[in-house]
Amino acid sequence: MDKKNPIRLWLRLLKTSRLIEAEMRERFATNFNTTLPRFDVMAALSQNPEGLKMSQLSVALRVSNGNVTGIVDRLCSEGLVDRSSVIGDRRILKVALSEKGRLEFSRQANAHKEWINELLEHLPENETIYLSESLQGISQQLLKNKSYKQEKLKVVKGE
Amino acid sequence: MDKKNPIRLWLRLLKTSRLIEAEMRERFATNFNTTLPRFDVMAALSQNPEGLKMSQLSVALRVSNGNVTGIVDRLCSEGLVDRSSVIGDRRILKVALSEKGRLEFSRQANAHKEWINELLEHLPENETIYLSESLQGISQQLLKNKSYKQEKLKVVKGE
DNA sequence: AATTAATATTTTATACTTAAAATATATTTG
DNA sequence: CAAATATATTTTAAGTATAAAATATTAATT
Repeated sequence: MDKKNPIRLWLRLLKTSRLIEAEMRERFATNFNTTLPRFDVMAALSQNPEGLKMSQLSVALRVSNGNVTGIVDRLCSEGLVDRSSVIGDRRILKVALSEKGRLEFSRQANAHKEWINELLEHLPENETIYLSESLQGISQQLLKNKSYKQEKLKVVKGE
Repeated sequence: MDKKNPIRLWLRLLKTSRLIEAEMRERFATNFNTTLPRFDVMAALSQNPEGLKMSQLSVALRVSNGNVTGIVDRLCSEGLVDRSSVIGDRRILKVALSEKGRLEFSRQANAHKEWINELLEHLPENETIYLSESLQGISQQLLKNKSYKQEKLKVVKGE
């Protein structure tokens, strides 16, 4: 017996998300002269007005530490975010949206929402909701297995 | 009325596919010392034993021309694929899996399939199938809109 | 207090990604 | 046939991504 359903699901999942991602990348570039990763960073900062540490940012976005450094560098040089040091611990850098960044992000976020609505407008609402919940279940399961593995690893290493 | 369903679907789609992608990337790296893009190129070549032109590869994988060049460069230097020129048109380069590449790809493809089955084994079969077909519908709709736009563009430009 | 260990961030090396420019070859056209 | 146009591929520049090494700072231990 050859199980082909999961692999087919995975390939279509990947295809669909890449198609949408490519469309978003193109629109962000032409309309706002920005990129998806920059938008993601600004979105995370928008949800945390008091600012985030670099390490919190990389955990929130699930990208590497070094990656965040470069993206924040560029956002910073355009005055969209501010870096500030924390009194009491000179290792930490806190990053937050600037006033200019808040304004710019709100324009981008509105456009982003409209673009997604446009791309998915043909989907019946019940299908949208079902898909959404099903995918939520999958990603939670994936995260659960991941953290389980990491726990097991810690036990083996005796931490 | 605020339409939040499509955006929520998109965010979960992106999250899920990134989680699976990250897991695959990690396993390809540790188990085969390779990457997902390299696997994708080899998969496309595996389905076309007679070889593909560089431009066909980039269309098949939906990535830029220049991107394929670099990936094929590395696969070539490891002896996994062969480049050959075509008689009659010296612009064209055809790329195909080498014998070594065919063997290596078959090992990787088997592992890949098992990994995906493992990650998605908790999903009931009917849900897997429903998701799969629903995503297929979405991506076909996206592609239809895309090609419609390009046609319209050609008409405007008078081609 | 000095050494060691832990934490926070950046830097480095390598690879992937795009768009756009450059190169090479082939085809069409005046 | 020569010039313009089209096609196939590579190169370039800039950004994104990772893991791993390096740096800086703080906390814990001896």
